[in-house]
Amino acid sequence: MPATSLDQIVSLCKRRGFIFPGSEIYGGLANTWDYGPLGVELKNNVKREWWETFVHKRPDMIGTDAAILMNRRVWEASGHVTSFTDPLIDCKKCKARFRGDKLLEEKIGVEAVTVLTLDQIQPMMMAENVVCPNCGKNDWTPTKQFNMMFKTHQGVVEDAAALVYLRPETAQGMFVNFKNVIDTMRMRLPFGMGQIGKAFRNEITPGNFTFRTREFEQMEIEYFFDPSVTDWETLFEEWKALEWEWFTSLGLSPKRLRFREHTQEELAFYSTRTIDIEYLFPWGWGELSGLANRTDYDLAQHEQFSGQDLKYTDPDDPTRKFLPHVLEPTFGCDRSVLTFLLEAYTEEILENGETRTVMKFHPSIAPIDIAILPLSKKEHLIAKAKELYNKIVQETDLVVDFDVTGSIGKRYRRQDEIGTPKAVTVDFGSLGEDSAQGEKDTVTIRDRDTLEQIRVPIGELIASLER
RNA sequence: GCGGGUAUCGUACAGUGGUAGUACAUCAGCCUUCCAAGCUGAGGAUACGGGUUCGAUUCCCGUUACCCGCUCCA
Repeated sequence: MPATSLDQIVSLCKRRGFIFPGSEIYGGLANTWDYGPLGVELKNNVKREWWETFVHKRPDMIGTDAAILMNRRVWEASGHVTSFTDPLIDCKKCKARFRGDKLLEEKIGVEAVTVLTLDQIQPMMMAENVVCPNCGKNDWTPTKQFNMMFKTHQGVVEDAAALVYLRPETAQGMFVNFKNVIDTMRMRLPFGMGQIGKAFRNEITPGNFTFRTREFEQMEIEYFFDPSVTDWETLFEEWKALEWEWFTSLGLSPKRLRFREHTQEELAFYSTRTIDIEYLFPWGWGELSGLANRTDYDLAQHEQFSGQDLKYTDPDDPTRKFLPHVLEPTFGCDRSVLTFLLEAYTEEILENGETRTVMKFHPSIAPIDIAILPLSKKEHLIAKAKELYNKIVQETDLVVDFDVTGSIGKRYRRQDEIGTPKAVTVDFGSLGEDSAQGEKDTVTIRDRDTLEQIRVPIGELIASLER
């Protein structure tokens, strides 16, 4: 049974060093969260698994890592500068907030609203007697422009010319490098570009821990294909299945996953079909990943705005030049980490009636791979365990913890709570001092989930510790 | 951004207009031969700023953060 309330996870994350509130000693900063020592291991593991699955293990995929700051015209081409901007207006009477343009559209029509500037919307609403849908009054504040993109200035002088945006999505970094990639990497369609990176959006309502934050990390793919050769609907089904499989292979239960098809009305202007994978969070279903058919919209826009030829030349027919279409599978990185935390959280009642909290992470994403525990605080036991610790650290790339504090039982529970899959105990048998515990140079491996203990020779230990 | 609520060690809770307690957790020592044992000790909190007051953690104001609801959502 996974965590049933967010508080359980937030509390454990802070208590055990997974995730801390951002800038905490200054009273915090709204909706920012810092990954702590264990959190960063977990998140890096998630990113590594994603990269391996979708980039390294696929000959048709390559990676990129574009800059967060991009030429302002990128966002004009992508449509973010206009479509990310909403004129918001408040009812003075009941304080409800609406999109002024939407309310006015109902009265005077879409065309008439489109030509209005921001300053003209509020006077027009007063003149046309547009009433508040909430309280029925016609008493509006001036409109305020709201843009989801973070603005900053490049260079030392803060003037309009130096305005740059923090990217609101990583996707455009791949589109603008499309030409570079086909020129340098001998890629033939269909092929994809993958990227993991931060994006920034001034969300009106962030919240639910790391689920919606204004700074977040995405793991995105742009998969290019020739629409006259590849049937996009077949490809769409393939990627749908791949996304689902990735989440379930790392431990998410299919019971808490579902697809959600976007309706015609909610489709973004660039997309002909979009489907999300949603996870059943403690507060309800929430988006975890998406898959959109972006057609050739982005490449066409960038071709037009940049004036550059972004066409792909058919290697079998060099006279045929065209803009590839693209499917976009996109994964929320912080959201994925959050689901893995929620899913891993388990409370078990033991035979003695006590409750054990265990983070049942999939072994490939657990922050600590293995704990080395001397049975008790005897110097020669500690020395032997240290020796083993050094050996494992040097000969493998595993993340190893070493703990001598408190009783052995307490240390097992501590490792359970941070989700370490295996604990290795060095005892007097290992030293050859107690044959009842085992032969010399053997150790006990204790399993986090089954609580089973097996005895293995130290020589064979490393081979048995594969992730 | 609006409305309402909340803010005490790491966590969960007490409490008070006059020395801020408890449990668990953490650290040190003793003890301990496999699942949160025990003993001794230590560190650690009234979110921030201002006001009222002889004195404010407590009352008042502001700020910040969090929670619930609304608005919004590539």
